[in-house]
Amino acid sequence: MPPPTVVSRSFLFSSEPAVASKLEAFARLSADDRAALAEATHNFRYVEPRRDLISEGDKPRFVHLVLDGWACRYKQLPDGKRQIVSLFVPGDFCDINVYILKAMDHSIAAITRLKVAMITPDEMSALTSERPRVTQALWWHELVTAAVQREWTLNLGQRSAYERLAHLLVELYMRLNAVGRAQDGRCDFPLTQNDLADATGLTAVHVNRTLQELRRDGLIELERKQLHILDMERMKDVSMFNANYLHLDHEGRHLDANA
Amino acid sequence: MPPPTVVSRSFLFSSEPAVASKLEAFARLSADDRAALAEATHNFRYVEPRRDLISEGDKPRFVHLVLDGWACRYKQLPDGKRQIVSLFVPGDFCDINVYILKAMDHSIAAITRLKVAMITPDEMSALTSERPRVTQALWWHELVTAAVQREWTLNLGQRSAYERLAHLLVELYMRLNAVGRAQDGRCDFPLTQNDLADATGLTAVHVNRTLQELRRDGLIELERKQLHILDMERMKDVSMFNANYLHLDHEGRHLDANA
DNA sequence: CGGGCGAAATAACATAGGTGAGGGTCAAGC
DNA sequence: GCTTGACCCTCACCTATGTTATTTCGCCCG
Repeated sequence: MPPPTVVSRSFLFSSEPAVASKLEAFARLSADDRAALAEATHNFRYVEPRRDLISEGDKPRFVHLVLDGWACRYKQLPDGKRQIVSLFVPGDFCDINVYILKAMDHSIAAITRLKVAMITPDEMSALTSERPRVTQALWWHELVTAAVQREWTLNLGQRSAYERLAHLLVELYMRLNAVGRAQDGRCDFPLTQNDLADATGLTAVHVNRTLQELRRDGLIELERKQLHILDMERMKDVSMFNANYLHLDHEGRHLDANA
Repeated sequence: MPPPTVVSRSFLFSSEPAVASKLEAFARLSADDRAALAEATHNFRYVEPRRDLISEGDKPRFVHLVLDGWACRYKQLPDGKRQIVSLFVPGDFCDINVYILKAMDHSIAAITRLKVAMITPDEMSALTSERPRVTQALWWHELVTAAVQREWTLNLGQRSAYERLAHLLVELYMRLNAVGRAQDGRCDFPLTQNDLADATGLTAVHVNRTLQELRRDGLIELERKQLHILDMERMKDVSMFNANYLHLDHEGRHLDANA
C-alpha cells in the first residue's frame, strides 16, 4: 500500500487546489469527493486583468470557480459610479445556481490574471447528485457568501473609513488564510487604491489618506501588492472584526494561529 | 371536471398565501405543489413587534417563512451601531439552508406583529425531494435574496441619501406588489424613520430631512404607516432603479401595470 | 380628558469625507 | 533613453451628512 498522500498546507501562496481546501473548512472530503471536484473543474480558461468574465445582461451558462487569481463582482450605475459588491479569491465559486436565471444583474471581472473553471449545469448536478458531502459543502459555501455580503452591507452602512478599510483587509487576509494563501500576517494583495475605493464606497483620495493613517498607526504595511498586517489584534479591534460570519469553526479545522 | 380554481390577485393587501404567490413569480406551481407548501407551512407562531425571532449566536433550528407582517435582519456592532441588512415581507424565506450552520451571525426581529412559519429541516428536505418545481423556485428565491443584498451594498456605497431612500421605497413597493400587497403606488409601510435610518446607514434626522424633500418634490406621500408613491417613473429615475435584480420576468408573470 | 410616550419635525452647529487639480514614481515598450 | 500610462500621493477647499437638543404630534390608556 502506498503511503497516504500528504497535502502540504504550510507554504505561503501554495498551489494546492484551493477549492477542496476551501470546502474542507466545512466538511472533510474523501478522496473520491476530491476527485469529483477535480473532474468538474477540468474545463478552465484564463482571463486578463480588468476583463469581464461575464457582463450584466448576459445569460449565465456556467458556474465559475476561481482557481487562481482575484476577481470581483461589480455593479455600475447610469451616472458612472461603480461599486465592487464582492471579491473572489482562489477557491470561491460565483453563484452555484446562477444558470437558472435569465440574465446577470451584475458583472464579474478579473482583477489579476485569472484562472477560472467553467462548470456546466450538468456537471454541477452530477456532482451534487453523487456526492452528498460536496453538496453540503457547496450549500455551506453559499451561506458563507451571503453572510459576507451582509457583513459588507454593515461595513458600508456603519463603519468609518478607517474601520471599514481595516475590516476589509482583515476579512481578505482571513479568507486567504483559509485556503492556504496567507500566513504570518502576510498575503498577496493585488487591489489598487481605486479598487479599494470602489469596494468601500470611498474615493481613491480618501482611501489613500486612510491607508496612510493605518500605516502611521503601525497596523499595516502595504506595498508592491503585498499586504502585511503588523498587529492583527489591534486591526480586529479597531475594525470591530468578528469572524463568526465566515463560519470557519468546523470539524477540527486548524487555522493559522496568527489568524 | 370542476372549473379551475381562480386565485384572485386583485385586492390590495390580499390575504392570499404570499408564499405561493412569491414563488410563482418564478415558476408555475401545481395544486400539489401548493398543497405541499401549505403543509410545510403548517407550524407557525406570532412574534410581537421589536422582538427577536432568533438572535446572533443562536443555533438555527428552523427555516422561517414570513406569512404576514414585516421583519428585518440586523447586525449590531460593539459600539452600539446597528445596521438593518435586509427586510422581509410576506412570502419571504429566511435562509433556506441556515440550519446547517452552527450559529447565527446576525439576528432577525419582527417589525410589525409577525406571523411566521417554522419549517424543520426534515420538512424542507421532504419538500425538495418530492417537488422539483418548488425546489427550483426555492433556489430562485435564494438567488434573488442574494441579488437584493448586492443591490443594498450598491445602494449604501454609491447612492446619495436622497437616491438611497427613494431606491429603498421603490424596491419595497415592487416586492410587495409581487405578492399582491401593493397596488396603484400604495402600500403599507410600517417602518419608522429610525428603521429607515438603520437600513440606509443614515441618521434619523437626515432621513427626516430627506423624506421631506421627497415629499416637497411631489414624489411620495408617507403617513400613518401608509406609503403612496405619486410618480413611479420619476422615483425610478432619481433612484436609478433597475428592476433586473428582482428577476421577476418569468413565464407570463403579469405585474401591476403601474409597477 | 389628561398624562405619558414613541415617533416626527426642526434648528444650529460640527465634521468626515468628497472634489478637482497637480506632481511624483516606476515599469513597459519603442 | 524617451514616452506613456498606471498607480500613488498631496493639497486646499467644499458640502452632504452627522450631532445634540428641543418642540410638536398622535395615540393609547387609565
